[in-house]
Amino acid sequence: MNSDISAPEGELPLRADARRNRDQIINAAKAIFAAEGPDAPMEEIARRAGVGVGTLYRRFPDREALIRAVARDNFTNALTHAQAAATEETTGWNALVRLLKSSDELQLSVRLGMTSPRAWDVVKGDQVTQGLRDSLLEILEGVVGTAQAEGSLRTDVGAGDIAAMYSMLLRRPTDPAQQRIAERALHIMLDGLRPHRHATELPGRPLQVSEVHPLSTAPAHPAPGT
Amino acid sequence: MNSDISAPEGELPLRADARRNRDQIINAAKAIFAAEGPDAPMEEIARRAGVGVGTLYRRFPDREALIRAVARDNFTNALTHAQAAATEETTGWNALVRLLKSSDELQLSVRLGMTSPRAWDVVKGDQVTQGLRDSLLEILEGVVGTAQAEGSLRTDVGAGDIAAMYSMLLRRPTDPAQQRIAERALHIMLDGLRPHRHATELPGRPLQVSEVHPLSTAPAHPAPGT
Amino acid sequence: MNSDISAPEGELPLRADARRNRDQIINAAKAIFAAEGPDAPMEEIARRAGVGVGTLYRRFPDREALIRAVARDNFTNALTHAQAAATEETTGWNALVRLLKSSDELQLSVRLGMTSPRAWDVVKGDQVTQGLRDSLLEILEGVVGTAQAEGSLRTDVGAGDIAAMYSMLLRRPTDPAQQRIAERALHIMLDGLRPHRHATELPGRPLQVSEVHPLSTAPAHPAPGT
Amino acid sequence: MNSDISAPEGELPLRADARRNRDQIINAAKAIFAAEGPDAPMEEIARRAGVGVGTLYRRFPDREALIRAVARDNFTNALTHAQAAATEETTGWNALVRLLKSSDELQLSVRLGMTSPRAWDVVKGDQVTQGLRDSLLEILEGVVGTAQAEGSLRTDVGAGDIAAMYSMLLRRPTDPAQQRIAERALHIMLDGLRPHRHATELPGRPLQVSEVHPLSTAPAHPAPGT
DNA sequence: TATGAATGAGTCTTCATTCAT
DNA sequence: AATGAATGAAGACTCATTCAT
Repeated sequence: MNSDISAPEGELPLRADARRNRDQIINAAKAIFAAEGPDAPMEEIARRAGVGVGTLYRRFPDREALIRAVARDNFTNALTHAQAAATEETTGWNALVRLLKSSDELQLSVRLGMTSPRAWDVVKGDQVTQGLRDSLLEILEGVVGTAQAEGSLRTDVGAGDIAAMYSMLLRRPTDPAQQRIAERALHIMLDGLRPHRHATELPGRPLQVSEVHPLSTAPAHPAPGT
Repeated sequence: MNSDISAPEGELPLRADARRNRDQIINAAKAIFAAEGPDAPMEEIARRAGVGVGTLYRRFPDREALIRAVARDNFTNALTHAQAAATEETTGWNALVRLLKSSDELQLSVRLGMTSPRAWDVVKGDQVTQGLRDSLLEILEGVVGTAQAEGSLRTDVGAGDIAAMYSMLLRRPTDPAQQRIAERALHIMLDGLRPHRHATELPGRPLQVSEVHPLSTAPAHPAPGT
Repeated sequence: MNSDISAPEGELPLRADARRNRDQIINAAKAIFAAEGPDAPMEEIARRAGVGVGTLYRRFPDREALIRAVARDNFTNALTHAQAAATEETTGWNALVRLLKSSDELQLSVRLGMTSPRAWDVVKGDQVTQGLRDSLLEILEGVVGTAQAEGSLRTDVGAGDIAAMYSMLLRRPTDPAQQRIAERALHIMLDGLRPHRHATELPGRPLQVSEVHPLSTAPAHPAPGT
Repeated sequence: MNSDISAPEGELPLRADARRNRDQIINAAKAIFAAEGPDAPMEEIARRAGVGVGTLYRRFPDREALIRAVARDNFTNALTHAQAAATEETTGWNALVRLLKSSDELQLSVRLGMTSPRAWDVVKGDQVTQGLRDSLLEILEGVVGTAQAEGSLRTDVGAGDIAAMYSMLLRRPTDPAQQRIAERALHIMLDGLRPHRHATELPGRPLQVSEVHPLSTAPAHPAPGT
């Protein structure tokens, strides 16, 4: 899961055991961030990873670095999945559906970003993550184009719409009962995306990817003075 | 905003100034929770409310009490809006649309609940909030029934579906640019809800309100051992 | 119990209701000091006394004043008892025994003094309490003299010995001068343990270890409702 | 003083410096608890021990843990002394005298327990301390038996009597069952005051009232810098 | 290099005391 | 005069980060 794509750029590859440590730490961080949010105690993460805090700090100089690493790892995995979907599915619509349904990895990242304004700021400021995001959106754009060319996707929406909607779905629960509920909602949305239904004139113009902010959503950040 | 509905029930009414302070504190908490999450420093909240920390603590014995109070206040307002929608709109569909579009108050509450596992637990454990939620869902159920009777809402969905979907929309951004994006997504969803489109067979049975968990969503709570 | 001897000197006598308030406060303070020590929250004392904190503070400008008042009240009562003992008992020995046995009031005061160095400093610095103490010791001196004249009390001890021993019922001092005093008292007690003295039939049966509670003593834990 | 007997049982031995710190903290706590009671600021204790608060809290998760540790340490030392007394003294009576005279360590513990209801509860609830107490009482029982067999100790008292009396050197209980125990001890002490017993030459001269400090005792008030 | 001990700044919370009603 | 609300300083405790072992 924690492929070398997310390794510190420009660094020589880690020794096998160091690599193992690094991966354990990232996995521990994923689990604990998901459970407690990105402000969870560093020591708890270290404990779960089976290393001392010192080791954690050797690998990730501070919390931000760790958050960044988790985000990169997640986005990398999401990208891998997206590529597979675009490549393997026979129709654009199927690729789109698979994309929307399967990106658990991305889900965690976005949830992470959402969870705390602090984490959000960290991720927002990371070039590498932004690059991964861009690749992801590029793939999405391709899929959307294909689906529309096929006639399977209404043409009054853009990839940005899909990304925005997707980000709204991200708070997808992990417990199975809720999963089923969410699945239905997704179907409804998908139905809404099918062509031929003009009951409503969508407001505004089709959104382009470029019109959607980083990660396709913005966390609640009203100026503190509001 | 902070109507007396959310006042401590059964307690003697607060002195005028105390009441004013209480309201200011809740408003400050709303703003700061939204901006920084429910772990924001108490002192910052007090400062924004224009009172000393001591005053804050006299009114709300601890952070949980404050979170609870904010949640109650928000739900109370959401309920008020919902009642107005159900009463004033002429068609069930219009009431439904208004409900889904306008509940900013509820949005904050759910965002609050989502934001941190801790806050979620607090809200989940509060009977009063649960009661408010139930009333809200009851109203929703009525509106859904009316809309379906009118033929304006597909009959293969239930109020629970709507609640679930709604909760997915909750991460509605506050900044205006994002607002417009979200608006489109909402339209798409609404389209998806219109009758006559059977392109997709929805999985499972129509969800009833009772099948949807508290607040219609579950926060990320994977077993710590995952 | 809270006789006017302990009233603020030089003040005009309080109005009846104010007097009642004052007494209630002192009694509440006694109970709570005994249960929680002299650092108990002022508000708790006020609540127990059935008044607001404001009232408490009107009567006793700060905690020290309250401690002082309690100490005076206790010493006053002890003095009353001592006078009664000296007057009513037919022999010096009996008076002495009664004195040592009955001074519960004094015990509270001393316990109070012991309980926290802070309280001790307060009491030590109070002239009125010192005066009461002196009167008490004077009475003790008289009783001791009488008992010795009777031949019922060994003549190689003085009233100071008795006082010291009495105080040892409470705690052993750390400073060397006091140590020597305590040593004498200990010798006397040891004498009391030597065989062949059956002047007194000990009440009850010999105690076994198992009959003695944890740490051989029980802390002041009167039910909070006392 | 802080022998490893009082080290956290079952834990891996502390690193040398950690061990040193631990001991320093306990010693500082002893001194400061004695001087200010068990509610003294943790930071003051840390400062006196020459460590940061963080270190104190790493070693003792909260105040209760520290109180417990001090109590255990004191009881352990008391036990050591008692064992030495029982072993090294040639007569039971001498052992008893030495026991009663030398248990300064125990005194602190009991004073600690007495001082604040809170501390008392902590100590009472600690199994380890209770175990140490039991060993202590067992030794006392042996010594008492020996002394009685020698004919040097009246046979109508038990080890429980001695323990009770000893504890009375500290404070008189309020509950009626304990009262009766105390009564016996008081009788014994009174016996010790009866004339005609010259077994012991009292040290020093008869004390006059003027030689006894305010309230006949002084609280532990070593200069904070001691 | 890995570990876990030490530090101290940051927060929460309590409570004595003051003051408006 | 009585009440209870407001204040803020004091102290407990947590945890990110640094550093000795």
